[in-house]
Amino acid sequence: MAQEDVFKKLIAHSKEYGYVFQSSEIYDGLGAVYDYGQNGVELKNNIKKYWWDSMVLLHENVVGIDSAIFMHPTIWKASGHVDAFNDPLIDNKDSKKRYRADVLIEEQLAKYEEKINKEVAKAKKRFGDSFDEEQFKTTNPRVLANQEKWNTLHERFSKALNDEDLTELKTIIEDEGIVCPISGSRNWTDVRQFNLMFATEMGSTADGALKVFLRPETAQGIFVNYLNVQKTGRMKIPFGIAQIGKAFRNEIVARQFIFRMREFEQMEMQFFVKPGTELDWFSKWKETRMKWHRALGFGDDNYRFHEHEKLAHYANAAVDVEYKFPFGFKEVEGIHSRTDFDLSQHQEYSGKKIQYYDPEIKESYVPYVVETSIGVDRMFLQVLSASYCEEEVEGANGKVDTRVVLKLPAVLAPVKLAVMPLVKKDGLPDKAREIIDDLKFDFNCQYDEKDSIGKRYRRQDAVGTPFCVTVDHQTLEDQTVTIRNRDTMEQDRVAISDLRGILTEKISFKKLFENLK
RNA sequence: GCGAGAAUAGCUCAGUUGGUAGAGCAUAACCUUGCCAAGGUUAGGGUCGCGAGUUCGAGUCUCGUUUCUCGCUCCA
Repeated sequence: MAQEDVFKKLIAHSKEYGYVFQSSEIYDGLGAVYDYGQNGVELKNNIKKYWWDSMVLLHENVVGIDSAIFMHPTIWKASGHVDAFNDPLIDNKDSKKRYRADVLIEEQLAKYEEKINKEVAKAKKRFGDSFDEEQFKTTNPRVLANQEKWNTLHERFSKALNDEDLTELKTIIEDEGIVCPISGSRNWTDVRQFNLMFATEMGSTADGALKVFLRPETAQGIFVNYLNVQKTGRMKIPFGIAQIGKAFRNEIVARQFIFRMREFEQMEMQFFVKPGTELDWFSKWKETRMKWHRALGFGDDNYRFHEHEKLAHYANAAVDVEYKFPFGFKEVEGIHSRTDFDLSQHQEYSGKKIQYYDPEIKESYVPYVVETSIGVDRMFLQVLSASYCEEEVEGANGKVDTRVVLKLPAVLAPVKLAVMPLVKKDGLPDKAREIIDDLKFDFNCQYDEKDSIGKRYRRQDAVGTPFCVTVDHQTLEDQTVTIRNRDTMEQDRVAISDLRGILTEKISFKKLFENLK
């Protein structure tokens, strides 16, 4: 089966079994926005718990916060998000090259200036010392014509920029007959403002509302709370702050199912260290994070590091953890050494001293930061990709049959246990309900009595339920049931009273965490 | 953003030269069976993605649009 087919099947499976739905589907959907269904939300919550507990519970020097999505607009100036993503862009349809519309128009202005300068230079050469440049410029018809063009264009351009009128920018480019330097054509797309951040207004619009942004990353919420947490938590460097939360990016191109969405969730941990030690911590977190991924048992070879050669302006080291998706190795998590860029920027913009007094060296400094940043949705897709299996099995009638099974790690599975009566009579359903009532506060249980038992097992396989307990006539006599393993399809007969212990042993984060050591 | 393809029931799909919307699976009820899907009977579910146009008549032809997929592009 081709890899792309696996991906298509995965998308269909996600919908069919209540994992992921397209947002606003009955209204034709909303681009690159998805909703999580009844099983999806459970899996997602379990992934978040795995991350949160591994960060906050396993490290005594890591604490969590939950910062608001709205933040003071200046934060995004300090972080560089406002300036870096505010250009009006236009594409040439023939060369497929993208240009900044304002730059194209500025170049056109420069052309007019150049023409004027050429005329002046020519006249200077001709008239020598007696040349009066001012007089020449105000009387020469060719200069005047170009100056007039320049003035008109400059005025239109300035007004369009001030009004943020993108349509006018395109009209200017068309009116001026500006061509693409590569294709030489005038076949332009509309001008678009490439602004990464979603904006909205806070407060009444009547008396000048504040323009606020939906955060494009959760990291800044940690940086601006650095002082609060460090002081109130009496944190000593090195220490980390973890956060799980939604972030929003107005991507021009957002595709590949939930791999790149406009509204997504991040799990980030910013680790504050003494300057000069950041690269040691960087490699330590690199290994720690890789172990976390591999502990799920999806095969060590399916993960790799991808070192960044071109670093962002704030970073002095960066690496991605990549997983082998059906559409190739793709980034799941990023680990970055962000230096003191963010905290220094906030120190400058806020005017507040953001430093740490280190009693060991008796000096104050702005801490350096090592960040681990993972997309919940990407992780979700990674887990689903890794779990989706189609197996050939021999049916009761001897025919070979395909079994679709989600081999989710038991701790992550949305439903842990299905309890079903072998037949829906003779008091077996009551007994099954009794077992569920006893276990439902500890494990997400499901009851099913519809269709043949084999069919019910297959249904649970497709959802990824790791265990099925079946109540039969023997149960009524000796208080035992069969427990079926999703992956091996093998059954054991066990006492009802032992169920809780067996399940706890098999479905425990603790066991997973032991692999992290 | 550019290019290509797709969209009919929850899912997978059929639908003839344009002539009143179909199947299998799934779902629900009842009967039957009972340890690895696909026994019987019955029922519910679709203005064929949306909007125009051509036509006496459009699921079918044309245009636009939305969404998804793939390739390129982009991606602190």
